[in-house]
Amino acid sequence: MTEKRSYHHGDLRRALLAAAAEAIAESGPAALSLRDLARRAGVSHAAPAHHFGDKAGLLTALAVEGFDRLADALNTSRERTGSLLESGVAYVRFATENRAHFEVMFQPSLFDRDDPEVVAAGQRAAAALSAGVSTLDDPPPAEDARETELAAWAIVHGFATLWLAGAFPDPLGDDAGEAARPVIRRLFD
Amino acid sequence: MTEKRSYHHGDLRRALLAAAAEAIAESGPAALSLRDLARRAGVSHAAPAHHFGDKAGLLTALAVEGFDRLADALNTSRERTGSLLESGVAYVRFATENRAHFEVMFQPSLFDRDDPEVVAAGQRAAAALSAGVSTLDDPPPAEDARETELAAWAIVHGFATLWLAGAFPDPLGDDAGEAARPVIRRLFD
DNA sequence: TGTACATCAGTGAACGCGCGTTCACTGATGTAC
DNA sequence: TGTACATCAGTGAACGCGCGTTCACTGATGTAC
Repeated sequence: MTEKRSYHHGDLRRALLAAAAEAIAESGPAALSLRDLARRAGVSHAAPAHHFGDKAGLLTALAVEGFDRLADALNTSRERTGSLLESGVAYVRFATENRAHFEVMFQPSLFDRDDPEVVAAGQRAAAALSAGVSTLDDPPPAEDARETELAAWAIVHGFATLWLAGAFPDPLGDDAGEAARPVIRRLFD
Repeated sequence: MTEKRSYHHGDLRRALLAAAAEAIAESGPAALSLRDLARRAGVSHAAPAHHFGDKAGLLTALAVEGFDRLADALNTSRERTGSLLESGVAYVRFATENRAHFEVMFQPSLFDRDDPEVVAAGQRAAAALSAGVSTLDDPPPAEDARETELAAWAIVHGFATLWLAGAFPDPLGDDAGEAARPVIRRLFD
């Protein structure tokens, strides 16, 4: 990591986002400071403002990245397995492997939820979720599809949140996705 | 509210906890400052330290209060209805009606999770949750009880969290508990 | 190929702010005799 | 009933800290001619 740094960083925007994810994973989104990010990225404390304006701007960018990644994870899982159960496992896995993004995405007071990019990425993720329900062997009648969808979303979101909070008693193993599978399966029996 | 204030507040501890719940509901637990609480309670900025030491001490007390209330809500619901579904509704209702407590309880980095009172209150709440599963008409065999319990916990916790985050598209109504009932029911069909 | 100029990314000093913490203090309350 | 004293709750001034924001600046890069 002793690579030569010219006056221009070259990829400061990306570096700041990565530093932000790291800092948030350590101390939560609210403790984030632009000065700390500048320090982590090795630039002057005023540099982040050039790219993001303020903290909300930075977290907005992080939320966009998060919704994009979630949509990708859900779509990939569905295409590969055609199983809503496995999409649920992918959701839990996304949350634990992208903890910082996940925390920001579901605390909309932290960022600008009306930002066009956020709206678009959020819709992609929501569509990926809905698409999963139609893959059920025994798809619910149209008027129940919504509740089935909410139930599926709630159970995986709840599992992920409780896991991240450390709320489960110890011996559930290291892999949140695997631990979630038998639990999610309860919903589809 | 123009009641005469003597030099001694009289019930400052309780007043500070109430002010904390209010402030957290407005801006989240991380933005909480002891000086702000003192202002809200109408005392000098150094007064809160007398009762709680520091912010973690205050949030520990809030977590204890939260777990106690949750255990009470779950037990009351079970005694009255004998229905796990209704206990789930009570869980969601607790979360939305005690938003600040709920947020703190499931962010254990904010308080001292080894505090004896926290441990005791947390165990009361966990026991109330477990007891609910045994009320099912068709209780699962012992080796599956755990997964059923986790599934029930996850679905109500997830629903509550998503509701509080404002993640659901608009038209789910005003009452989180009522909105949750048909969704939770999916788990028990 | 060379020069001039515009644009952009990042710098560093300065500022004001709210915070937590400390500490000597003061007013109120309770208890011993 | 009265006095003395201990204890406790809350005060207010002082401090140092990290933060966000502003602003004139400088180094690097790209483009026009």
